[in-house]
Formats: sequence, C-alpha cells, structure tokens
Amino acid sequence: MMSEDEFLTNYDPEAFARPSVTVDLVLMTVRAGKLAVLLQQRGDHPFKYHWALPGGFVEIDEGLDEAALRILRTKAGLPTLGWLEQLFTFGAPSRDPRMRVITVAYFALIPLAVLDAALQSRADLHVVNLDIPWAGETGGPVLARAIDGGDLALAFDHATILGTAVARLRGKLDYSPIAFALLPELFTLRDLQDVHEAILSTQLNKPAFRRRMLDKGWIEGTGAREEAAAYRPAELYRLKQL
Amino acid sequence: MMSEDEFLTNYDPEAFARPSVTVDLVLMTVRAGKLAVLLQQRGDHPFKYHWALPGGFVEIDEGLDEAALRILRTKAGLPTLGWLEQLFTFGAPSRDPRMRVITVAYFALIPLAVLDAALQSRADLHVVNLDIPWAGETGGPVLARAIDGGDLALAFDHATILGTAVARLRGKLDYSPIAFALLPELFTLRDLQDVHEAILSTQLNKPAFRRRMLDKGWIEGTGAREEAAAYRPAELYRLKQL
DNA sequence: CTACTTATATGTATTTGACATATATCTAGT
DNA sequence: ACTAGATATATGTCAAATACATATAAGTAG
Repeated sequence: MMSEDEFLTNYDPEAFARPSVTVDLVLMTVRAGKLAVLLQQRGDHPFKYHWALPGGFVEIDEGLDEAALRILRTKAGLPTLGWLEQLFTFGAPSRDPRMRVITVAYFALIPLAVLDAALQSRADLHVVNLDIPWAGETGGPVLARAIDGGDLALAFDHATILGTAVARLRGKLDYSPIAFALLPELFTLRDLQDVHEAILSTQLNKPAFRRRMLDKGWIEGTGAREEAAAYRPAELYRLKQL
Repeated sequence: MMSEDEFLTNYDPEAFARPSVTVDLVLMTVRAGKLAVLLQQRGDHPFKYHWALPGGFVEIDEGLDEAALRILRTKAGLPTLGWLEQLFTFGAPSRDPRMRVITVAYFALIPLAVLDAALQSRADLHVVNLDIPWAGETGGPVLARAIDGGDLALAFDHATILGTAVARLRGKLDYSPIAFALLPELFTLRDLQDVHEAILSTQLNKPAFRRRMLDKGWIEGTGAREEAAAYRPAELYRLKQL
C-alpha cells in the first residue's frame, strides 16, 4: 500500500477528478432597521429565476481572500470595504446539480449608502431583506423577502449559507467592532444602537447600551453634533484608530 | 461579455486548471496538563522529516465532513469521537510547492486514553506537545515540542493551522461543552478543571470554577466517588444527556 | 417663552465571576 | 482508635458588568 507521502509525490494532477472551487460572497448591510443582503437573480438553469449570492471560481494562482476581493470588485464595483472575513466552506456533493463545487463562503459588511452608490449601474444586483426565523444564534436557514413581502426562492444551499452568516454576525457583535463596518465614519450612539437592533432583531435598553459601548473604548466623541435633527441633535462619534 | 450564469452553464470542467482540495485534521488531546496534537513525520520532499497534520484528498463524490471522518478512520483507526468541526480553509497559492492545494482544516478532540489505544499499531503517528507563544485568543502560529523539549519543524503552513485551532478551542471553551470531549464518561470536577487549565495555559480559581460549571447545568453528579485516590475521593460527574 | 422630543446622566438592583476562608471527608501513620 | 495531612466541598464577601427606571439637559417648533 502506498503511503500518503508517496501518493502525494507521485500524484498526477490530471489523474483524478477534482472538484471546482468557488468563492461566494455574503455582502450584508442594514436597511431601514433590517438586515439585507446583495443577491442576483439567475437567468438560466439550474435554479432559473432563483436568487443567488454573487460568486465565482477561484483561479489557479489566486489566494482565497484575493478571490473574494476580486469578486467584490468585479461583481459589485466595490473598492475596499470595512469588513471581509472567511465564513465557512460548503461542500456537499449534491449542492450543485451540474458538477462537484466546493464553495468557500465569505462574509462582508458595507453601509447601505456606499452599496447603493456602487449599484447605480448594476441592474442585475439587488439588495434584498432577510427574514430570520430563529432567535439569537440558534442558526438555520433564513428567508429572503421581496419588497412586497413575498418569499424569494434562493438558489443552491444559499439559504443555509446566509443563515451561517447571520449567526456569525450576531455572535461577533458584542466582542468585536464589527458593527462599525455598517456605519459611516461619523455616527451617533442612536445610529449604532439601530445597527445592533437590526442585527439582533431585538430592542435594546438605551442607557445600558450607551454605557456598554462607551466602556468598551472603541469609540470617541468628536465634539461635533449631527445636523438637521428634528429635536436635540446627538453628538457624533467616530471609531478610535489604533 | 459572458455573464456568470452563461459561463457556469457552458463551463467545461477540463478547460481550466483547478486546485486540489484536501482535508487536514487537527486532532488534539490533553496530556500531562498540556495540549498535544497528532502529527506524522514526513519521509519525502517537500518538507522531508518535517512534521505534518494527517490529511488526504477530498474525493469527487464525498462531502467535506465525510472526508474528515474517513481520514480520521484510516489515518488513526479512530471510530466515532466526541468532537469534530470544520475549522478554516487555507488556500494560499504557495502553501504547497508542488501544486495548488486548498485545504479545509478540521478540528477534532479525543481523550488521551482513547487516542493512545488506537495508536498502538501506528508507529508513524505521534502525539506531540504544543507550545503556544501567545496568551488568550491573540492567535498566531504555535510550536511543536519533542519529548526532550526540542523544537519540531512543522511542514507547510501547519503551524498557522494549529494556531487557528488553539484559538478556536480557547474561544469556545466557556460557552460550549467542548471540554467534555477530552474526558471519559465519568470525571471529577478537578479533572475538568485540569482540562480547562491545559487548554488556557492558566491557573483557575477552584471554587469559582466549580460554581461556574455547576451553574451551567451541563453536568450532573452520579453519587459515585472516584477510587484509588490518595486522599478524600471526589464525586464523579457525567455530562447530562439532552 | 413654552411644549415637546430626544440626548445624556445617574441611581439602584440583579447577576456573574473572583478570591478568601471555613467545613467535611477521606487515607496514612502512630 | 486517634491524629495529621491533604483534598473535596461549601459559603461569605467583594468587584465588575448589565438591566431597568428615572432624572436632567439641550435642542426645535410653535
């Protein structure tokens, strides 16, 4: 019997069937107090007219993070962004009916304003609301909702990928500065709380939230105040630079 | 220009060079109060005589978890075990000098006694102590230490993979029942504390640890006591079944 | 100038975890 | 038997974190 090392040494890359490897991008934002995600509607079989995450093949000389950034650039015209991390790798043999595709899912966050600006010229891409039928970090698939509240069919295992992304986002929310990737450079504490509430789908106590955020030491006041507020304007904060 | 969908539909699996996909297994245990991992010494180039994680190719019709379980079985003769989860996917183009290999790392835990029993007939596999040169969940590569304290050279990017595994283990320790995968069915609270201290590389306060563990509601006393204790024998606990 | 609304600050109770100390119970030896 | 020694187990207290309630401040709109 051949050892692993011998096998590797004599391995002929063409000798065995190999899976394709793709990167799929879960690009999330908060819109009107709800989590939303960037999807494109498929025009061909399989899953014709279903909604899918933007994705693409990993090239032979390209790293995974690199591939994710390339897809972000070419698919959505987005330059740099605040948050991008590897999420999970999905590789069930049947997840794509055409052939074996293993996909490394990535997880990105961007403020709605930036995303909308980049999508001006991209009619194929849509920002779709998420409906999360579980609380906390329970996990499980999520639903995508059209503007009229209708349930949008998701392609492949993308409902599961989206569920994993939401669970990751919720889990990291209070021990990492992940929420700031969804806010502009200057923001009020109410803005920050709105983002947290959208992600968690819960109401938070205001004074407790304020103290918690200020105690973490991530943010600093600017002295400036928001403008065009209907009532007392709040102070603008910014993320502290290391 | 071809759309993504058109491209996928017309995609010829043989047309483009594709990466190989492997699964690498970080099988950890606690030995004499220290974290240790299962490694094998390579006999051929590249990284001849360096130490490597057990791993193997993902077959074309095989899921990722399935591949990890197969490698666990064939590499180490281990049947079922308490904990197995996907860790992270490593895909730098240069990580294997021979060809492009993307590896999905898995993370497994097993009590030392079970591991030792399975390794009786496997002279190529060794359980090696880990030396973690950072505190908490800082992250970064780790070192492998021979019995005499010498530094063992690790193959490929396996020092980084091991570092990721340690960070994951530490991070999950107090919000998931992960430590019990390193203990036999019956254990004392001191046994449990020893496992925690080995993983965290810190000393823990005994009464606080006891109360914390009992309050979590994961374990239940059996009424039985340990035998052959030098002094007062402690009660044996077991993990509650749902 | 007043009413209204929201920002900001503070007071207090509950909970969680840390450390110190006390009590109980076993073995080993006299 | 009894005692000493060591460890298991229990409790007491304190500090930090968090939640909710309430008070005060500061702006806009009439």
